Amino acid sequence: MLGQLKKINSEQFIGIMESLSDPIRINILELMTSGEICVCDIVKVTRLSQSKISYHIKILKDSGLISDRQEGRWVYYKLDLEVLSDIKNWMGNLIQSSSNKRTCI
Amino acid sequence: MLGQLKKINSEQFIGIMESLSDPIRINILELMTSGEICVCDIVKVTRLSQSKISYHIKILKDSGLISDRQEGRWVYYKLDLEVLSDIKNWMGNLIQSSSNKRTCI
DNA sequence: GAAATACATCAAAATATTTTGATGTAATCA
DNA sequence: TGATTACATCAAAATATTTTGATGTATTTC
Repeated sequence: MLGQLKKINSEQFIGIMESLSDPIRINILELMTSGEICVCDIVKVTRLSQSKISYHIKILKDSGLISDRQEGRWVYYKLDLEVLSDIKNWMGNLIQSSSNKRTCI
Repeated sequence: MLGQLKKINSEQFIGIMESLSDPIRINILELMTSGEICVCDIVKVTRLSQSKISYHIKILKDSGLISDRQEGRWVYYKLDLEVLSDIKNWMGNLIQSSSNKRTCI
């Protein structure tokens, strides 16, 4: 099941699931669908403290869901679409293998 | 983003993500891809304590990811494929809206 | 080079989750 | 009816996560 993932292994998978288990982090991810975003902009939009945002960003980055790029004083973060795709596929596999074996009522 | 889900709302979405954030619970879900399974069989396969399994099952059930059915002394649990599908679609939407707005390097 | 900005990190406190072992409940079996 | 089985629930302890405010490190600007 987890073995079918291309970019991540099962240990990383759990880490990613953990990183998705917080509303603040989901919120940050959704902000990143608009493209790259720097920490200070996330702070402005969410109105949360900078250290809190940095803490959550670190969890997202450590899980592999986002990547960073420094430009001068700013650090821009963006979603890793391949990793996200792996997670989506895992859901798909779970659904598929489950559908196959489901007996009729 | 979360508004595009059919069966669950954004609050439930967070609950589901939280319910996925534990290796034991991922393990239980994977066991359920083989179809319905009762608590005692999960206990046998995982070799974890019954109260521990019940605890994790409750979290999965409260999130809406699994449903139950009693038959005599046994309670059988199974995946809710519609809910899983919603989660998968959310991933898909995150990827899509992100791809659209991504500027070329 | 001093001040300002963007961000990371740290340690302590606050809070939340998980584990454990015991007990409770309901169904079945002898 | 009494014993057994399957499962849920509980309270306390153990453990993990999150928040907070302070401090540290680059980078830029003046």
